[in-house]
Amino acid sequence: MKSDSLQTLKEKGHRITQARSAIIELLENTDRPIAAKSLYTMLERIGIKVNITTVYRELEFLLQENIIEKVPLKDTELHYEMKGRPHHHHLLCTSCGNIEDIALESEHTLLEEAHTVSAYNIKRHSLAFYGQCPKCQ
Amino acid sequence: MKSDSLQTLKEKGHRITQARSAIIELLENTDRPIAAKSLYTMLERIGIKVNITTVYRELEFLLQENIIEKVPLKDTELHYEMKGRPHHHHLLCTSCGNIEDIALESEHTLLEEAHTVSAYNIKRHSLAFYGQCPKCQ
DNA sequence: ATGTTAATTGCAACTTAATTGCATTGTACT
DNA sequence: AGTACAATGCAATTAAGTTGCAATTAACAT
Repeated sequence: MKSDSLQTLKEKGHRITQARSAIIELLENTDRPIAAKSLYTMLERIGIKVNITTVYRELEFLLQENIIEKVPLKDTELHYEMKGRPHHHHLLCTSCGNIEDIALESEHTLLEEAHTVSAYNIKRHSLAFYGQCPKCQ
Repeated sequence: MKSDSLQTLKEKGHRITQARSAIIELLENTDRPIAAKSLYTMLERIGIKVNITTVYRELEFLLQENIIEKVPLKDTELHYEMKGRPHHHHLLCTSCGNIEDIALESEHTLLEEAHTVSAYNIKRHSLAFYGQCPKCQ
C-alpha cells in the first residue's frame, strides 16, 4: 500500500527519504490543506526530526512534480494539499481556523461565464468561503 | 468633490492628512486592488514622501474604518481596494501581473448552493481567476 | 558488503512583507 | 498663538519563506 506518488517519484529517479514519504503520507491522509509549519509540527509529533527548510524545499519539490498544489487561504501563510482529488473548494472558520472542503455543483456555470465574459485565457481559479463553523456559531 | 470617505472620517474626528487623502484618492481612482508597496511608489511619484510604515498603518486604519478591504490575490503580498463598489472578483495575469475586475451573473447561484450545502455560517468569500491577459497570450 | 555519486539535508544567513515601541510632528480645535 | 492627541518617522523586530554551501545519505554498481 505504498503511495502512488512515491512510486512515481522513485521511477523518475528521485530518492525516497524519511521526510519525503512522511510528508506525502501526511498530505494524503489529511482532507484539508496544511501549512508548512503545521506539517513541520506533525512530523515532529510522529518522531521525524527535519529542519523547517527541508519541509519548504520538499513542498517546492512536490509542487514542481505536480503532486501537490498551493491553497492560498490565509493572509499570512500558504497551505498545500494533494492534487488530483475531486475538484472542490474550502471553508475556513474565522473563529477557530478550522478548514473544510466543499464541492459545488453550480461551479461549472460560473466558470463557463468567466470564460465567456473575459478575454483572459483562464487557467485556474481559487474560491474560498469564510464564516463560522457549527461549533463556533 | 471631496471624497465621501474622507468626509466621513473627518466627522468621526479623524484628521485629514496629506497621506490619508492621497491614499484614499489613489484607491478611489484605481479600478483594481493595489499592494502596499505600489501604493507607496504611487505616492512617491506624485511627490508625497511618507514612510512605508505609514502606508501600512493607514491601510490598517482604513480597514478598521470599513472603507477598504483586503484582496488576497498573490502568495507574497496583500492587495487592497475600496469597499462598496459593485460586487465583483478578479482576474490576475500570470505573466505580467496585471489585475482586472470581473463581475459574474451566475455567482449568486453558487452562493446559494454554498449556503445550502454547508453548516458553516458563511460571511464572505473570495474568488479569483488566474490566466494570461490578451497581451500576454 | 563496500564504494561511488548525486540527491537531499542542516545550518546560518538572508529576503521580503508586515508590525511595534517610542519619540517627534502636525492637524484641528480653542 | 496655544494645546491635545492623532498621525508619523525611524529603528528594531517578527514571521514566512529562500538561498549558498558543506555535510550527509539513498540508490545503484562493483
